[in-house]
Amino acid sequence: MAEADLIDVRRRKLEDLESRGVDAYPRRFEVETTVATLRGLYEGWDEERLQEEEPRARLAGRIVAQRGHGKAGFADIEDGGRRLQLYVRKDVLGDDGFALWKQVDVGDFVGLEGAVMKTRSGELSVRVDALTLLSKAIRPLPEKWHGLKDTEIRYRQRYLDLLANPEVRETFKTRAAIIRGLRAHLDAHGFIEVETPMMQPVYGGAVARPFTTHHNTLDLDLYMRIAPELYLKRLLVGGFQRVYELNRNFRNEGISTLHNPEFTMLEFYASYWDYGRMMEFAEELLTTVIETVVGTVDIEFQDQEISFQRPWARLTITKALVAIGGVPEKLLSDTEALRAWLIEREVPVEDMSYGYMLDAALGRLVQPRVTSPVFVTHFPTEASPFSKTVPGEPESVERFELFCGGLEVANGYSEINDSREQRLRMEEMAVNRPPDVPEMDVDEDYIHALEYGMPPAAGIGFGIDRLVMLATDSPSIRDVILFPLLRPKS
RNA sequence: GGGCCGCUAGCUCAAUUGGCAGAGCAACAGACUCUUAAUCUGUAGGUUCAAGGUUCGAUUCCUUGGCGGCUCACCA
Repeated sequence: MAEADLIDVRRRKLEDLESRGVDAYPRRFEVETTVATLRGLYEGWDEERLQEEEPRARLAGRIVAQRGHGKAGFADIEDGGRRLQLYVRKDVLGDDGFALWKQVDVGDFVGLEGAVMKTRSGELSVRVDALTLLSKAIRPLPEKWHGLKDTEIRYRQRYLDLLANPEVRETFKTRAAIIRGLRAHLDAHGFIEVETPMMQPVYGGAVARPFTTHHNTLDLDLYMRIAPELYLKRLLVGGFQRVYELNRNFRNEGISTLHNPEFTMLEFYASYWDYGRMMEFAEELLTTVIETVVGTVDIEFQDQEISFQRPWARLTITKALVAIGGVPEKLLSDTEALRAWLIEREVPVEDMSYGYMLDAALGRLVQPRVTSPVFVTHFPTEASPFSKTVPGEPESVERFELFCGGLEVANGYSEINDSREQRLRMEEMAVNRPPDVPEMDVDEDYIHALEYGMPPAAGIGFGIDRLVMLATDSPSIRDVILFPLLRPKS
Protein backbone atom coordinates (compact mmCIF):
# COMPACT_ATOMS: atom_id res chain seq x y z
CA MET A 1 0.00 0.00 0.00
CA ALA A 2 1.29 3.46 -0.78
CA GLU A 3 2.60 5.46 2.12
CA ALA A 4 -0.17 8.04 1.88
CA ASP A 5 -2.75 5.26 2.13
CA LEU A 6 -1.04 3.71 5.14
CA ILE A 7 -1.13 7.09 6.83
CA ASP A 8 -4.78 7.56 5.86
CA VAL A 9 -5.70 4.26 7.48
CA ARG A 10 -4.12 5.33 10.74
CA ARG A 11 -5.62 8.81 10.57
CA ARG A 12 -9.04 7.26 10.19
CA LYS A 13 -8.46 5.08 13.24
CA LEU A 14 -7.38 8.17 15.14
CA GLU A 15 -10.49 10.09 14.10
CA ASP A 16 -12.68 7.14 14.93
CA LEU A 17 -11.20 6.90 18.42
CA GLU A 18 -11.60 10.62 18.98
CA SER A 19 -15.20 10.52 17.84
CA ARG A 20 -15.76 7.97 20.60
CA GLY A 21 -14.26 10.33 23.16
CA VAL A 22 -10.81 8.74 23.40
CA ASP A 23 -7.98 11.21 24.01
CA ALA A 24 -5.26 9.91 21.68
CA TYR A 25 -2.63 12.20 23.21
CA PRO A 26 -3.34 12.41 26.94
CA ARG A 27 -1.23 14.56 29.24
CA ARG A 28 0.18 11.96 31.58
CA PHE A 29 0.09 8.38 32.72
CA GLU A 30 1.11 7.28 36.22
CA VAL A 31 3.66 4.58 35.58
CA GLU A 32 4.35 2.32 38.54
CA THR A 33 6.97 0.01 37.10
CA THR A 34 9.10 -0.62 34.03
CA VAL A 35 9.68 -3.66 31.88
CA ALA A 36 13.19 -3.96 33.31
CA THR A 37 12.09 -3.99 36.96
CA LEU A 38 9.16 -6.25 36.19
CA ARG A 39 11.44 -8.77 34.55
CA GLY A 40 13.87 -8.49 37.42
CA LEU A 41 11.13 -9.20 39.94
CA TYR A 42 9.16 -11.97 38.29
CA GLU A 43 11.33 -13.66 35.67
CA GLY A 44 12.33 -16.27 38.25
CA TRP A 45 8.80 -17.04 39.44
CA ASP A 46 7.08 -20.10 38.04
CA GLU A 47 3.59 -20.16 36.56
CA GLU A 48 1.95 -21.53 39.70
CA ARG A 49 3.37 -18.90 42.02
CA LEU A 50 2.32 -16.12 39.66
CA GLN A 51 -1.16 -17.63 39.48
CA GLU A 52 -1.46 -17.76 43.26
CA GLU A 53 -0.12 -14.33 44.07
CA GLU A 54 -1.23 -12.52 40.88
CA PRO A 55 1.04 -9.49 41.26
CA ARG A 56 -0.29 -6.38 39.54
CA ALA A 57 1.62 -4.11 37.20
CA ARG A 58 1.00 -0.68 35.73
CA LEU A 59 3.41 0.39 33.04
CA ALA A 60 3.75 1.95 29.61
CA GLY A 61 5.60 1.42 26.38
CA ARG A 62 5.50 1.40 22.62
CA ILE A 63 3.79 -1.40 20.73
CA VAL A 64 6.42 -3.11 18.60
CA ALA A 65 4.59 -6.26 17.56
CA GLN A 66 1.02 -7.52 17.52
CA ARG A 67 -0.42 -10.98 17.10
CA GLY A 68 -4.18 -11.01 16.82
CA HIS A 69 -6.04 -14.09 17.86
CA GLY A 70 -9.76 -13.61 17.36
CA LYS A 71 -11.22 -12.44 20.64
CA ALA A 72 -7.77 -12.38 22.17
CA GLY A 73 -4.34 -11.28 21.15
CA PHE A 74 -0.74 -10.66 22.04
CA ALA A 75 1.44 -7.61 21.70
CA ASP A 76 5.02 -6.82 22.57
CA ILE A 77 5.74 -3.47 24.10
CA GLU A 78 9.13 -1.88 24.39
CA ASP A 79 10.06 0.30 27.30
CA GLY A 80 13.59 1.52 27.92
CA GLY A 81 14.96 -0.93 25.39
CA ARG A 82 13.37 -3.97 27.05
CA ARG A 83 10.42 -5.90 25.68
CA LEU A 84 7.46 -7.44 27.38
CA GLN A 85 4.52 -9.42 26.07
CA LEU A 86 0.95 -8.30 26.68
CA TYR A 87 -1.90 -10.80 26.68
CA VAL A 88 -5.25 -9.34 25.77
CA ARG A 89 -8.59 -11.09 26.13
CA LYS A 90 -11.96 -9.62 25.27
CA ASP A 91 -13.55 -11.12 28.38
CA VAL A 92 -10.89 -9.53 30.61
CA LEU A 93 -10.54 -6.17 28.88
CA GLY A 94 -14.24 -5.54 28.20
CA ASP A 95 -15.88 -4.33 25.01
CA ASP A 96 -14.51 -0.78 25.05
CA GLY A 97 -11.01 -1.86 25.90
CA PHE A 98 -11.06 -4.53 23.24
CA ALA A 99 -12.32 -2.03 20.68
CA LEU A 100 -9.34 0.16 21.53
CA TRP A 101 -7.02 -2.85 21.18
CA LYS A 102 -8.39 -3.38 17.69
CA GLN A 103 -7.52 0.22 16.77
CA VAL A 104 -4.00 0.18 18.18
CA ASP A 105 -1.09 -0.14 15.76
CA VAL A 106 2.60 -0.96 15.95
CA GLY A 107 4.30 2.30 16.88
CA ASP A 108 1.61 3.52 19.26
CA PHE A 109 2.44 4.21 22.89
CA VAL A 110 0.09 2.63 25.40
CA GLY A 111 -0.32 2.54 29.15
CA LEU A 112 -1.70 -0.58 30.73
CA GLU A 113 -2.59 -2.32 33.91
CA GLY A 114 -3.02 -5.99 34.63
CA ALA A 115 -1.89 -9.18 36.31
CA VAL A 116 1.62 -10.49 35.83
CA MET A 117 1.51 -14.03 34.46
CA LYS A 118 3.38 -16.57 32.44
CA THR A 119 2.06 -18.19 29.29
CA ARG A 120 2.15 -21.92 28.71
CA SER A 121 5.40 -21.48 26.85
CA GLY A 122 6.83 -19.69 29.88
CA GLU A 123 6.85 -16.15 28.50
CA LEU A 124 6.47 -13.50 31.19
CA SER A 125 3.45 -11.41 30.26
CA VAL A 126 0.86 -9.01 31.59
CA ARG A 127 -2.80 -9.98 31.22
CA VAL A 128 -4.15 -6.55 30.44
CA ASP A 129 -7.38 -5.46 32.12
CA ALA A 130 -7.02 -1.74 31.40
CA LEU A 131 -5.54 -0.29 28.25
CA THR A 132 -4.93 3.43 27.64
CA LEU A 133 -3.76 5.00 24.42
CA LEU A 134 -0.88 7.37 25.17
CA SER A 135 0.12 8.40 21.68
CA LYS A 136 -1.09 7.41 18.24
CA ALA A 137 1.53 6.98 15.54
CA ILE A 138 0.26 7.82 12.09
CA ARG A 139 3.29 6.75 10.09
CA PRO A 140 4.31 3.09 9.74
CA LEU A 141 7.53 2.06 11.46
CA PRO A 142 10.34 0.29 9.58
CA GLU A 143 9.92 -3.45 9.31
CA LYS A 144 10.43 -5.46 12.47
CA TRP A 145 12.58 -8.28 11.21
CA HIS A 146 15.14 -6.79 8.85
CA GLY A 147 15.33 -3.46 10.63
CA LEU A 148 16.35 -0.33 8.77
CA LYS A 149 19.37 -0.62 6.48
CA ASP A 150 19.15 2.35 4.15
CA THR A 151 22.12 4.43 5.33
CA GLU A 152 20.60 7.65 4.15
CA ILE A 153 17.44 7.19 6.21
CA ARG A 154 19.50 5.93 9.15
CA TYR A 155 21.50 9.16 9.27
CA ARG A 156 18.80 11.62 8.23
CA GLN A 157 16.12 10.12 10.47
CA ARG A 158 18.23 8.78 13.29
CA TYR A 159 15.14 8.27 15.44
CA LEU A 160 14.08 5.51 13.04
CA ASP A 161 17.54 3.98 13.17
CA LEU A 162 17.41 3.97 16.97
CA LEU A 163 13.91 2.54 16.88
CA ALA A 164 14.64 -0.23 14.42
CA ASN A 165 18.23 -1.18 15.25
CA PRO A 166 18.88 -1.98 18.92
CA GLU A 167 22.67 -2.14 18.41
CA VAL A 168 22.62 1.53 17.42
CA ARG A 169 21.12 2.42 20.78
CA GLU A 170 23.91 0.41 22.41
CA THR A 171 26.53 2.37 20.49
CA PHE A 172 25.23 5.66 21.80
CA LYS A 173 24.91 4.31 25.33
CA THR A 174 28.55 3.30 25.07
CA ARG A 175 29.38 6.77 23.87
CA ALA A 176 27.68 8.25 26.92
CA ALA A 177 29.49 5.79 29.19
CA ILE A 178 32.87 6.72 27.71
CA ILE A 179 32.23 10.41 28.21
CA ARG A 180 31.02 9.76 31.74
CA GLY A 181 34.11 7.65 32.44
CA LEU A 182 36.51 10.26 31.11
CA ARG A 183 34.89 12.96 33.23
CA ALA A 184 34.93 10.77 36.32
CA HIS A 185 38.61 9.95 35.95
CA LEU A 186 39.60 13.56 35.35
CA ASP A 187 37.43 14.81 38.19
CA ALA A 188 39.03 12.24 40.49
CA HIS A 189 42.46 13.57 39.58
CA GLY A 190 41.83 17.19 40.41
CA PHE A 191 40.92 18.47 36.96
CA ILE A 192 38.09 20.95 36.79
CA GLU A 193 35.81 21.16 33.81
CA VAL A 194 35.58 24.54 32.14
CA GLU A 195 33.82 26.04 29.15
CA THR A 196 35.70 28.41 26.88
CA PRO A 197 34.50 30.35 23.83
CA MET A 198 33.25 28.48 20.80
CA MET A 199 33.02 31.78 18.96
CA GLN A 200 36.47 33.34 18.85
CA PRO A 201 37.72 36.62 17.38
CA VAL A 202 41.06 34.91 16.60
CA TYR A 203 41.13 31.18 15.93
CA GLY A 204 44.08 29.01 16.80
CA GLY A 205 45.40 25.95 18.56
CA ALA A 206 45.30 23.81 15.43
CA VAL A 207 45.86 24.02 11.71
CA ALA A 208 42.48 23.98 9.97
CA ARG A 209 40.06 26.22 8.16
CA PRO A 210 37.37 27.70 10.41
CA PHE A 211 33.69 28.43 10.00
CA THR A 212 32.97 32.11 10.21
CA THR A 213 30.03 33.89 11.74
CA HIS A 214 29.08 37.39 12.72
CA HIS A 215 27.82 39.18 15.79
CA ASN A 216 25.37 41.87 14.75
CA THR A 217 25.37 44.25 17.70
CA LEU A 218 29.14 44.35 17.94
CA ASP A 219 29.41 44.16 14.15
CA LEU A 220 32.14 41.61 14.73
CA ASP A 221 33.32 38.70 12.61
CA LEU A 222 33.88 35.61 14.71
CA TYR A 223 35.26 32.15 14.09
CA MET A 224 33.81 28.91 15.38
CA ARG A 225 36.66 27.42 17.33
CA ILE A 226 38.94 24.85 15.73
CA ALA A 227 40.38 24.07 19.19
CA PRO A 228 39.98 25.37 22.75
CA GLU A 229 43.74 25.10 23.40
CA LEU A 230 44.75 28.73 23.74
CA TYR A 231 41.90 29.57 26.11
CA LEU A 232 42.60 26.57 28.31
CA LYS A 233 46.23 27.62 28.68
CA ARG A 234 45.12 31.13 29.61
CA LEU A 235 43.39 29.45 32.52
CA LEU A 236 46.71 27.94 33.63
CA VAL A 237 48.02 31.50 33.69
CA GLY A 238 45.00 32.35 35.82
CA GLY A 239 45.97 29.79 38.42
CA PHE A 240 43.81 26.78 37.64
CA GLN A 241 46.29 23.93 37.92
CA ARG A 242 44.38 21.30 36.00
CA VAL A 243 41.59 22.02 33.55
CA TYR A 244 39.66 20.12 30.94
CA GLU A 245 37.04 20.84 28.36
CA LEU A 246 34.99 18.16 26.65
CA ASN A 247 32.98 19.69 23.87
CA ARG A 248 32.60 20.43 20.19
CA ASN A 249 35.20 21.76 17.77
CA PHE A 250 34.38 22.94 14.26
CA ARG A 251 36.60 22.56 11.24
CA ASN A 252 35.63 23.62 7.77
CA GLU A 253 37.30 20.71 6.02
CA GLY A 254 36.36 17.57 4.17
CA ILE A 255 33.87 14.98 5.37
CA SER A 256 34.89 11.34 5.54
CA THR A 257 34.51 8.20 7.62
CA LEU A 258 36.96 9.85 10.04
CA HIS A 259 35.88 13.47 9.81
CA ASN A 260 32.72 15.38 10.63
CA PRO A 261 32.69 19.19 10.49
CA GLU A 262 31.73 19.33 14.15
CA PHE A 263 33.40 16.78 16.33
CA THR A 264 33.93 16.21 20.02
CA MET A 265 37.29 16.80 21.58
CA LEU A 266 38.56 16.33 25.08
CA GLU A 267 41.44 18.65 25.87
CA PHE A 268 43.14 18.86 29.23
CA TYR A 269 46.15 20.56 30.72
CA ALA A 270 48.14 19.83 33.86
CA SER A 271 50.53 22.28 35.43
CA TYR A 272 54.02 20.97 36.29
CA TRP A 273 53.72 17.97 33.96
CA ASP A 274 55.75 17.38 30.84
CA TYR A 275 54.78 15.28 27.84
CA GLY A 276 56.26 12.14 29.40
CA ARG A 277 54.07 12.44 32.47
CA MET A 278 51.14 13.16 30.19
CA MET A 279 51.70 9.96 28.22
CA GLU A 280 51.60 7.98 31.46
CA PHE A 281 48.35 9.64 32.47
CA ALA A 282 46.82 9.16 29.02
CA GLU A 283 47.59 5.44 29.23
CA GLU A 284 46.01 5.18 32.64
CA LEU A 285 42.98 7.22 31.62
CA LEU A 286 42.24 5.28 28.45
CA THR A 287 42.80 1.81 29.86
CA THR A 288 40.60 2.63 32.84
CA VAL A 289 37.78 3.92 30.68
CA ILE A 290 38.00 1.13 28.09
CA GLU A 291 38.07 -1.52 30.77
CA THR A 292 35.12 0.02 32.60
CA VAL A 293 33.02 0.54 29.50
CA VAL A 294 33.90 -2.45 27.32
CA GLY A 295 34.75 -4.79 30.18
CA THR A 296 38.16 -5.72 28.82
CA VAL A 297 41.29 -4.02 27.51
CA ASP A 298 41.53 -6.44 24.59
CA ILE A 299 39.10 -5.34 21.94
CA GLU A 300 38.32 -6.11 18.36
CA PHE A 301 38.11 -3.25 15.89
CA GLN A 302 37.38 -3.85 12.21
CA ASP A 303 39.00 -7.31 12.31
CA GLN A 304 42.03 -6.05 14.21
CA GLU A 305 42.93 -7.40 17.64
CA ILE A 306 43.78 -4.39 19.78
CA SER A 307 45.22 -4.66 23.26
CA PHE A 308 45.23 -1.64 25.54
CA GLN A 309 47.34 -3.65 27.99
CA ARG A 310 49.96 -1.30 29.48
CA PRO A 311 52.65 -0.24 28.92
CA TRP A 312 52.10 1.07 25.40
CA ALA A 313 54.88 1.23 22.85
CA ARG A 314 56.75 4.52 22.53
CA LEU A 315 58.79 5.31 19.43
CA THR A 316 60.34 8.47 18.12
CA ILE A 317 58.97 9.50 14.76
CA THR A 318 62.13 8.39 12.95
CA LYS A 319 62.20 5.03 14.72
CA ALA A 320 58.51 4.57 13.96
CA LEU A 321 59.11 5.32 10.27
CA VAL A 322 61.84 2.70 10.16
CA ALA A 323 60.28 0.04 12.39
CA ILE A 324 56.64 0.33 11.33
CA GLY A 325 56.74 2.36 8.13
CA GLY A 326 59.52 0.35 6.50
CA VAL A 327 61.62 3.43 5.65
CA PRO A 328 65.29 2.47 5.11
CA GLU A 329 67.20 3.99 8.01
CA LYS A 330 69.94 5.52 5.88
CA LEU A 331 67.42 7.66 3.98
CA LEU A 332 66.64 9.63 7.13
CA SER A 333 69.90 11.53 6.79
CA ASP A 334 69.36 12.33 3.11
CA THR A 335 66.40 14.63 2.53
CA GLU A 336 66.24 14.32 -1.24
CA ALA A 337 66.74 10.55 -1.28
CA LEU A 338 63.95 10.27 1.28
CA ARG A 339 61.73 12.51 -0.83
CA ALA A 340 62.31 10.37 -3.90
CA TRP A 341 61.66 7.18 -1.97
CA LEU A 342 58.40 8.58 -0.55
CA ILE A 343 57.15 9.89 -3.88
CA GLU A 344 57.79 6.46 -5.35
CA ARG A 345 55.40 5.15 -2.70
CA GLU A 346 52.80 7.75 -3.60
CA VAL A 347 53.31 9.90 -0.52
CA PRO A 348 52.91 13.44 -1.90
CA VAL A 349 55.90 15.31 -0.46
CA GLU A 350 57.03 17.31 -3.50
CA ASP A 351 57.41 20.76 -1.97
CA MET A 352 57.78 19.81 1.65
CA SER A 353 60.54 20.54 4.10
CA TYR A 354 62.19 17.61 5.87
CA GLY A 355 60.00 17.97 8.94
CA TYR A 356 56.72 18.07 7.07
CA MET A 357 57.91 15.10 5.02
CA LEU A 358 58.38 13.04 8.16
CA ASP A 359 54.91 14.04 9.31
CA ALA A 360 53.37 13.10 5.95
CA ALA A 361 55.20 9.77 5.90
CA LEU A 362 53.97 9.05 9.42
CA GLY A 363 50.36 9.50 8.40
CA ARG A 364 50.70 7.38 5.28
CA LEU A 365 53.09 4.61 6.25
CA VAL A 366 52.87 4.23 10.02
CA GLN A 367 49.40 5.20 11.18
CA PRO A 368 47.45 2.69 9.04
CA ARG A 369 49.65 -0.16 10.28
CA VAL A 370 49.27 0.51 14.00
CA THR A 371 46.80 -1.73 15.81
CA SER A 372 47.51 -1.70 19.56
CA PRO A 373 48.26 1.80 20.88
CA VAL A 374 51.60 3.38 20.04
CA PHE A 375 52.92 6.77 21.14
CA VAL A 376 55.00 8.44 18.48
CA THR A 377 57.24 11.19 19.87
CA HIS A 378 59.82 13.78 18.83
CA PHE A 379 57.82 15.51 16.13
CA PRO A 380 59.52 18.01 13.85
CA THR A 381 59.59 21.46 15.41
CA GLU A 382 58.32 23.34 12.36
CA ALA A 383 54.95 21.54 12.44
CA SER A 384 54.41 22.01 16.17
CA PRO A 385 54.09 25.70 17.08
CA PHE A 386 53.06 25.21 20.72
CA SER A 387 55.44 22.42 21.79
CA LYS A 388 58.68 22.81 23.71
CA THR A 389 61.76 21.55 21.94
CA VAL A 390 63.68 18.52 23.15
CA PRO A 391 66.75 19.69 25.13
CA GLY A 392 69.78 19.66 22.82
CA GLU A 393 67.59 18.80 19.81
CA PRO A 394 66.08 22.03 18.49
CA GLU A 395 64.65 20.28 15.42
CA SER A 396 62.42 18.02 17.56
CA VAL A 397 59.71 18.82 20.05
CA GLU A 398 58.39 17.15 23.18
CA ARG A 399 55.23 16.09 21.48
CA PHE A 400 53.45 12.78 20.97
CA GLU A 401 50.62 11.42 18.94
CA LEU A 402 48.72 8.33 19.96
CA PHE A 403 47.80 5.91 17.18
CA CYS A 404 45.52 2.96 17.58
CA GLY A 405 43.55 0.77 15.19
CA GLY A 406 44.90 2.83 12.30
CA LEU A 407 43.41 6.00 13.80
CA GLU A 408 45.00 9.06 15.31
CA VAL A 409 43.39 9.23 18.72
CA ALA A 410 45.33 11.83 20.69
CA ASN A 411 47.97 14.50 20.41
CA GLY A 412 49.85 16.07 23.31
CA TYR A 413 52.95 17.98 24.26
CA SER A 414 54.98 19.98 26.73
CA GLU A 415 53.50 23.44 26.37
CA ILE A 416 55.63 26.43 25.49
CA ASN A 417 55.38 28.90 28.37
CA ASP A 418 58.17 31.29 27.35
CA SER A 419 56.30 34.16 25.69
CA ARG A 420 59.36 35.10 23.60
CA GLU A 421 59.70 31.63 22.17
CA GLN A 422 55.97 31.34 21.60
CA ARG A 423 55.92 34.56 19.59
CA LEU A 424 58.82 33.38 17.42
CA ARG A 425 57.22 30.03 16.78
CA MET A 426 53.85 31.56 15.88
CA GLU A 427 55.55 33.99 13.53
CA GLU A 428 57.46 31.14 11.88
CA MET A 429 54.22 29.24 11.49
CA ALA A 430 52.56 32.26 9.89
CA VAL A 431 55.33 32.37 7.29
CA ASN A 432 56.17 28.69 6.82
CA ARG A 433 52.70 27.25 7.04
CA PRO A 434 52.11 24.29 4.80
CA PRO A 435 50.55 24.94 1.40
CA ASP A 436 46.76 25.24 1.31
CA VAL A 437 46.54 26.45 4.89
CA PRO A 438 44.89 29.83 5.42
CA GLU A 439 46.81 32.71 6.87
CA MET A 440 46.98 32.67 10.65
CA ASP A 441 47.51 35.72 12.80
CA VAL A 442 49.75 35.69 15.82
CA ASP A 443 47.37 35.66 18.76
CA GLU A 444 48.69 38.76 20.53
CA ASP A 445 46.24 38.43 23.35
CA TYR A 446 47.54 34.93 24.03
CA ILE A 447 51.19 36.06 24.00
CA HIS A 448 50.19 38.85 26.34
CA ALA A 449 48.71 36.28 28.74
CA LEU A 450 51.92 34.19 28.67
CA GLU A 451 53.89 37.28 29.64
CA TYR A 452 52.21 37.15 33.05
CA GLY A 453 53.73 33.70 33.55
CA MET A 454 52.31 30.26 32.77
CA PRO A 455 53.56 27.31 34.81
CA PRO A 456 55.32 24.47 33.01
CA ALA A 457 52.53 22.24 31.77
CA ALA A 458 51.56 19.48 29.43
CA GLY A 459 48.36 19.23 27.47
CA ILE A 460 46.56 16.69 25.33
CA GLY A 461 43.61 16.47 22.98
CA PHE A 462 41.55 13.31 22.44
CA GLY A 463 39.28 12.76 19.48
CA ILE A 464 36.29 11.40 21.33
CA ASP A 465 34.36 10.28 18.28
CA ARG A 466 37.26 8.09 17.18
CA LEU A 467 37.59 6.69 20.65
CA VAL A 468 33.94 5.72 20.51
CA MET A 469 34.50 4.16 17.08
CA LEU A 470 37.19 1.96 18.61
CA ALA A 471 35.09 0.99 21.62
CA THR A 472 32.01 0.19 19.54
CA ASP A 473 33.77 -1.33 16.52
CA SER A 474 32.18 1.27 14.24
CA PRO A 475 33.70 1.71 10.77
CA SER A 476 32.50 5.31 10.29
CA ILE A 477 32.41 8.43 12.44
CA ARG A 478 28.80 8.83 11.30
CA ASP A 479 27.94 5.73 13.27
CA VAL A 480 28.95 7.42 16.52
CA ILE A 481 27.53 10.91 15.90
CA LEU A 482 23.76 11.01 16.32
CA PHE A 483 23.11 13.56 13.63
CA PRO A 484 26.12 13.72 11.27
CA LEU A 485 26.18 16.54 8.76
CA LEU A 486 24.53 15.60 5.45
CA ARG A 487 23.65 17.69 2.49
CA PRO A 488 20.06 18.84 2.92
CA LYS A 489 17.66 17.01 0.68
CA SER A 490 16.24 19.90 -1.37
C1' G B 1 36.73 18.30 -5.50
C1' G B 2 38.39 13.34 -8.37
C1' G B 3 37.36 7.95 -9.05
C1' C B 4 34.14 3.69 -8.25
C1' C B 5 29.34 1.85 -6.66
C1' G B 6 24.21 2.43 -5.36
C1' C B 7 18.91 4.56 -5.55
C1' U B 8 12.60 -0.50 -7.50
C1' A B 9 5.89 -0.65 -2.72
C1' G B 10 6.08 2.16 4.19
C1' C B 11 10.56 -1.51 5.29
C1' U B 12 13.93 -5.67 3.43
C1' C B 13 14.95 -7.33 -1.31
C1' A B 14 13.94 -9.77 -6.66
C1' A B 15 13.22 -8.83 -11.95
C1' U B 16 16.78 -13.65 -17.58
C1' U B 17 19.66 -10.50 -23.74
C1' G B 18 16.08 -4.33 -23.64
C1' G B 19 10.00 -7.54 -23.74
C1' C B 20 3.21 -7.51 -19.05
C1' A B 21 7.52 -4.63 -12.33
C1' G B 22 7.41 -9.29 -8.28
C1' A B 23 8.05 -11.56 -3.14
C1' G B 24 8.27 -11.37 2.32
C1' C B 25 6.99 -8.15 6.29
C1' A B 26 3.72 -4.03 7.24
C1' A B 27 -1.58 -2.51 5.65
C1' C B 28 -6.88 -3.75 4.62
C1' A B 29 -11.25 -7.58 4.85
C1' G B 30 -12.44 -12.34 7.00
C1' A B 31 -11.38 -16.85 10.49
C1' C B 32 -9.03 -17.90 15.13
C1' U B 33 -9.26 -16.91 23.45
C1' C B 34 -1.58 -19.27 24.86
C1' U B 35 0.80 -16.63 20.26
C1' U B 36 5.83 -14.89 20.07
C1' A B 37 9.18 -13.63 12.62
C1' A B 38 1.70 -16.62 15.11
C1' U B 39 -1.23 -19.30 11.38
C1' C B 40 -5.02 -19.71 7.37
C1' U B 41 -8.12 -17.29 3.18
C1' G B 42 -8.65 -13.09 0.27
C1' U B 43 -7.68 -7.75 -1.27
C1' A B 44 -5.15 -3.54 -2.30
C1' G B 45 -0.58 -1.04 -2.76
C1' G B 46 4.59 1.53 -7.98
C1' U B 47 6.43 9.08 -10.84
C1' U B 48 11.49 1.89 -10.75
C1' C B 49 15.58 9.21 -7.67
C1' A B 50 14.67 13.31 -11.68
C1' A B 51 15.02 15.25 -16.65
C1' G B 52 16.44 14.24 -21.49
C1' G B 53 18.12 10.70 -25.33
C1' U B 54 18.48 5.84 -28.19
C1' U B 55 14.62 2.14 -29.32
C1' C B 56 8.60 -0.63 -31.85
C1' G B 57 9.47 -1.11 -26.53
C1' A B 58 13.91 1.22 -21.02
C1' U B 59 14.01 -0.65 -13.91
C1' U B 60 17.70 -2.43 -17.66
C1' C B 61 21.56 1.15 -22.58
C1' C B 62 23.51 6.57 -23.11
C1' U B 63 23.81 11.90 -21.23
C1' U B 64 23.00 15.47 -17.46
C1' G B 65 21.46 16.46 -12.62
C1' G B 66 20.04 15.05 -7.26
C1' C B 67 21.04 12.26 -2.87
C1' G B 68 23.87 8.45 -0.43
C1' G B 69 28.05 4.92 0.35
C1' C B 70 33.18 3.67 -0.31
C1' U B 71 37.83 5.62 -1.75
C1' C B 72 41.90 9.35 -2.91
C1' A B 73 43.67 14.33 -1.61
C1' C B 74 43.25 18.41 3.20
C1' C B 75 41.82 18.40 8.39
C1' A B 76 41.26 15.08 14.50
